[in-house]
Amino acid sequence: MNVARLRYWLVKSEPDEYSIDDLAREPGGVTCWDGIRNYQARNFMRDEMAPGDRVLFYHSSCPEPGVAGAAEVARAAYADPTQFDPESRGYDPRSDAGAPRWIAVDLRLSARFQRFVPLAELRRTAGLEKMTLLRRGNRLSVMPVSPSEWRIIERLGSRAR
DNA sequence: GCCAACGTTGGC
DNA sequence: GCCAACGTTGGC
Repeated sequence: MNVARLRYWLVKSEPDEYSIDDLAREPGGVTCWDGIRNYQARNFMRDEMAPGDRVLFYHSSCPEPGVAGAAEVARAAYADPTQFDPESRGYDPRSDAGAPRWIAVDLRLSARFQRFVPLAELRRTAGLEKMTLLRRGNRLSVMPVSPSEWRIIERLGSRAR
């Protein structure tokens, strides 16, 4: 019996481009997480993300970066449609329809955090010292989170603490 | 706006 | 296969 284990992730989004409020406005709270154009991030999504996996939704490149809420993987990897759309910012003329270079997953909002958890707070929270997000020079837009890191951050994001 | 860090590209 | 140049990311 192959019992898939739940994995934990963090995805970044610039709230000016797509915020957790935008996700909340989607029908069913579901969106196609497309436009990922980094091989390491793609490989995580393609090879390891599975429906049900939990995802932290992080706001980056904004006045106050931090974790805004939680989502889950609603659909496993499929070809990112934007790579074939010349009108899209994600257009990649080198990608072949028979062997798509880039993939997307679907994400579904679980809940906005009751309390936004700023990056500065993550940096001073015990137990998060090894988080990929906090590593110097880290630019990954999709990265794994350990179960204990997930627990700590979810607790920080809930009102009752 | 600055700039460090990093990934990608392309000449050789 | 090396590596310099370039573009992008993202915190500050």
